[in-house]
Amino acid sequence: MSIQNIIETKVKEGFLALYNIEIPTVEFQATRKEFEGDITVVVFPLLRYKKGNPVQIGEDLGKYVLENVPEITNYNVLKGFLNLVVDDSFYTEFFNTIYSDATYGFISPKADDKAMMVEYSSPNTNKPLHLGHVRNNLLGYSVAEIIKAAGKKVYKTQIINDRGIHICKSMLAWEKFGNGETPESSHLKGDKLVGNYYVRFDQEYKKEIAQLISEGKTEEEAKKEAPLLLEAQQMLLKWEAGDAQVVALWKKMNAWVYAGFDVTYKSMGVDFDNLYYESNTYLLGKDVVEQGLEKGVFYKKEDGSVWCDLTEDGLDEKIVLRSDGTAVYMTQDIGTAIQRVKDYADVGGMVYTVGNEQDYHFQVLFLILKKLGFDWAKQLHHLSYGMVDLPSGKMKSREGTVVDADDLMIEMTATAKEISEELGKLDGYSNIEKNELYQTIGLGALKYFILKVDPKKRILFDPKSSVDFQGNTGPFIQYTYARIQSIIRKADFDYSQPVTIELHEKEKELLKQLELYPETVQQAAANYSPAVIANYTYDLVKEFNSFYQNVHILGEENLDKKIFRIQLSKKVADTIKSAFLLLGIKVPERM
RNA sequence: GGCUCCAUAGUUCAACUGAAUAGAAUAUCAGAUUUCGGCUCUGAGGGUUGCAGGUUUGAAUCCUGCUGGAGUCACCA
Repeated sequence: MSIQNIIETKVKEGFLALYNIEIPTVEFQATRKEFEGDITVVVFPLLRYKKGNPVQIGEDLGKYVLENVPEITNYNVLKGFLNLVVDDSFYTEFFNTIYSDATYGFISPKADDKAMMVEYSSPNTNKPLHLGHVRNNLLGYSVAEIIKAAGKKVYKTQIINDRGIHICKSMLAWEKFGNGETPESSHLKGDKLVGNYYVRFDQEYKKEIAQLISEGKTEEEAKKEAPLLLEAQQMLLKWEAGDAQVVALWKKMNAWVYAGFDVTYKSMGVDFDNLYYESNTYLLGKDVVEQGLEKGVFYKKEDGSVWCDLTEDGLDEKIVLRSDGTAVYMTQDIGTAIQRVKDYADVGGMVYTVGNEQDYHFQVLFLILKKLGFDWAKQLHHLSYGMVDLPSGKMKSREGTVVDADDLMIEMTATAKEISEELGKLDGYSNIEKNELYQTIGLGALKYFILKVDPKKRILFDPKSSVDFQGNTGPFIQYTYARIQSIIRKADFDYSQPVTIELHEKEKELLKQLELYPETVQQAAANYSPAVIANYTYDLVKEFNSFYQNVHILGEENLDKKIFRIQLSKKVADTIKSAFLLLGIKVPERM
């Protein structure tokens, strides 16, 4: 039981004993460093239940807690803050219980608990992944890991946007201008190759438009009548009709793209439990629309289109089926959600990692699913995140102003290499090991840079100044981890037995920080925020560095203290590793 | 125009969801270290939390109105 829980119980008890009043909760905060004490009860909120002088109430409670909680050795009251001093023995005992707990901070799911499905990435198959996808992937992966650690079973999934006119564009361009080029013949990653033809289509299309305009057409006419576009539309019709040749081409080019994506996902370190393809799901949802009509959730207009009236909920009317009976984006998403619950019966909720430009779409989707009466519809969350901007402005793939995901990772790795070589701590490492390390550091910098920011906020990414490796960064934290490992390697004696010592001030601070880990994981999960984990880890590392600067570890003469400091360092390292895994960041043994 | 989100040291980010003097990093300046990894540590300067009201014992946080930025309001996805 945490010290906070113990005190909370006693404060409630004390309040009842002193004033004969029951209070539902007690508010805590860590005691500020300039005051004496370890944990602070905020008295102000209690004034709601018992009018009076906060200082007096604080004194009364302090006295009660001191007398009734053996772990508390002293207290003081400042304004409305009751600062309590916790005895060293509580912290050393606490440490001994967590020291060899490999899953400290994590909760395992119970057998009958509902699972969460986390969707992320969900790319188009006509262009390579870029910086925006990087943020999406890192967020989605990390939130999935965090939810898992907080005690829920998780399925990671994505929906691949593999159909539609935009796919036909790159197919058509390849057919017309490709001369049979393949990833093998061009030595290009498949997604890059296909992406090139998507760009090529746009170029040729623009030429045709210019030609038509010079022949006297208006711009609008030209855009609609350009032969390339007509051909692409024709191709889509053929695809939908199942034309063997078109489908074969589609399969071939998509396979190239998937092979390319796999490489990118692998170097990014993300994975999926299951994939959904839009070509399989775009027809789903129609039956549901029928049922919705019967239930009166939807209604039909004269032209045959089907709508959902959300004006009572402060939203607009939303179309769910076209007048020609075909499905729209919304229909598909309704269908896919239901399909997922069918596929995984234990799913009790979903998280959609999608950019904030789709806030409205998900608001509507969730509302419709609720109206349709699915009980899991209450547990849907749109993990909405801000765009990643460049100093030059927005990224636009057709204009070539994107930061490519592969290029970015290569660049980060190269920077990590430069810096590591200067440090020269890698004697005895093979080239393979070195390259692995550079990747660990480079990606660590990138991931931490992106994940430490609140998902809602926009990120300005300057590729020139790249990402810092000092200060509040991934490599700074990795460095601390590696340094602890170095100490542990040098401690060549048995330090496994628990010891009881009088704590140094810095040791106590570190223990307090360690004690916060489990609730930090819970908080991160509740807020779908890897940033909470990132900030916690940084605070832990700063606390350790301060400890490291102030005391000797291996040089300590008292054997018990020396043992304790090694154990403490090890536990800090374990916790760094554990927290960084939640962010999808690896930690190196040396760097 | 309606709705949604954002605005905090020069810059990049925090602030436990309403609490003590709004904290870190970075950059600048000044220091520490015969020591376990000098990518470490200590200190200084730097703020009217976009503006104006309101609620509250207490507001960066909640409410109202402005200003600025972004997004969205498709029988596109």
